[in-house]
Amino acid sequence: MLLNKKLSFIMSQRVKIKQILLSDRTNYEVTVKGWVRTFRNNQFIALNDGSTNNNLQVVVNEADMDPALFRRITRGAAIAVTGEIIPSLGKGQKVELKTAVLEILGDCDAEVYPIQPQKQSLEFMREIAHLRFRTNTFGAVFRIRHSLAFAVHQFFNEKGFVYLHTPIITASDAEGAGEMFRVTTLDMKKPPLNEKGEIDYKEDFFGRATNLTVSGQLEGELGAMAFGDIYTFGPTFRAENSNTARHLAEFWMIEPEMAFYELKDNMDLAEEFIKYVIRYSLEHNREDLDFLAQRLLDEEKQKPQADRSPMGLIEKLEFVLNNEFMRITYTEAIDILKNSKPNKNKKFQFPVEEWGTDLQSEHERYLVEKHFQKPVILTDYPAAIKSFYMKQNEDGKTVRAMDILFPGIGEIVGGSQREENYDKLVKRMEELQIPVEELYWYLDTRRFGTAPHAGFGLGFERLVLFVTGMTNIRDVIPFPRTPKSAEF
RNA sequence: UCCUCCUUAGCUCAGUUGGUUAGAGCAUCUGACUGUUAAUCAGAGGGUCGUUGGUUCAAGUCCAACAGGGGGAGCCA
Repeated sequence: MLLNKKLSFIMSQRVKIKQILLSDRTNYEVTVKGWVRTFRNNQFIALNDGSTNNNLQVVVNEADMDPALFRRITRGAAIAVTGEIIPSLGKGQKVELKTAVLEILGDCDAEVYPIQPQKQSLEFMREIAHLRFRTNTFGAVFRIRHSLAFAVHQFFNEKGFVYLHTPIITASDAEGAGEMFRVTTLDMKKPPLNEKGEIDYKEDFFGRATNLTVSGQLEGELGAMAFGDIYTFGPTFRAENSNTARHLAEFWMIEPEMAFYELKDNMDLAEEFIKYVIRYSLEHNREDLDFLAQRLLDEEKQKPQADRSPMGLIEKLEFVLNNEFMRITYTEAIDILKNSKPNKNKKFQFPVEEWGTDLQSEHERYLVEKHFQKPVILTDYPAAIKSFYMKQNEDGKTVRAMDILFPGIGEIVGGSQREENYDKLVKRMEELQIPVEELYWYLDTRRFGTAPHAGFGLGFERLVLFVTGMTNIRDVIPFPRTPKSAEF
């Protein structure tokens, strides 16, 4: 495997390509390991090791090499190269690696390797999700996803929040947040039955029916009533038959819960939080963001002028940072929509007529993308269209809910101040036929030292969508789970 | 789940009013070149036109069902 006799090079430290490209240093020996992106002119290897979207140009001299080894330098192959970093003799890069020793770590049959140096569709990439990390686009997306996740923890840590791990498997199916996935070890062919002929979950692993969590909020509230401020950040499961570019059956959600917070504090925190993580990404993922911005720009060129977005990706992120989110109540939103041009001209599929109905996607989009042209926080929704745990307003009609709506994404945050009054909460649960006895542990927070508190849930993938400028949520989670699809 | 569109080579796509042997670019292979930047040049191989059934003298092209995928809607984060 050795190219020549300079054995001392073998001992060189492996260095990540990002580090080499960041530095102006030259004339030193390194070992790099990565995957061949392209091999040009039988001479130039574009090597990528995942540390950055940029490739290191590795220069090989065919004459110096064993022909059998040379032929194994193919697109996709894993290689280790030792040599000297020198100022590049060609244009297009500052430095390059002059090969002394090259080793094939893993061959790649280029004939069947599906990733090619040309434009390939995102739909096709989803079918090869196990390999798509090796492309520029997905490399950028998932490095940004990592940064955002890190920034989430850093933000809450700086604020003194406790990261609370709420359970993945839950026994309550009373949260009303959607269809749940059943968790069981019972024999599906012949499950044990009780006297009534129903499946006897007493025989099941936990001695009761259990499901995958749809939200950590209720448990989160228990933590908030001890630590003051907590957050969760974990997987969440919804068995809804949702087939959209914004829904997943398995997704990651961030749910802070704060004691002694009222609705306004809740909104302030959510806005500060979103801006913090976006700023973090702008500061730490500039190369990847620039790549995605360029990609988006190229894509926009295919579209007719009218459909093109007025802002580039970076501009859009900076715009969000530099402007306050618009805060209006549901009632104000209805007024705006009622008097809006599309409503008067009957352009809405669902005309806005009366107070009390839920807003449709087209209405939310109008408010965010046309009327205000910035993120909007909608508050004080009718109680009838919101969850049982939200704090009831004095008007007897509305609750202290808040949803944050983002352009192109829709609802990115849903939250509320919680009803801390035991009697009001129980009354509301009874009205909605939520089993009060089953949730005794939740109600105990209202019996023992209850306090005003609030919180929200932020869909992590929707945040990643916004920051990366991608448009399908399946492209911002490594292995998407959607109805009829759980490959890899 | 509903509406709508799509499915042709490994990938990205052409394929006319149904009519001989289904095309291109890239990728792959062979050769050339050797400071290239999605390298270039020459040549070669590569297709059950998503599946099944139907209409027709004749179907990639028309019809139906099914499968997979895209976009939109609902549910929501």
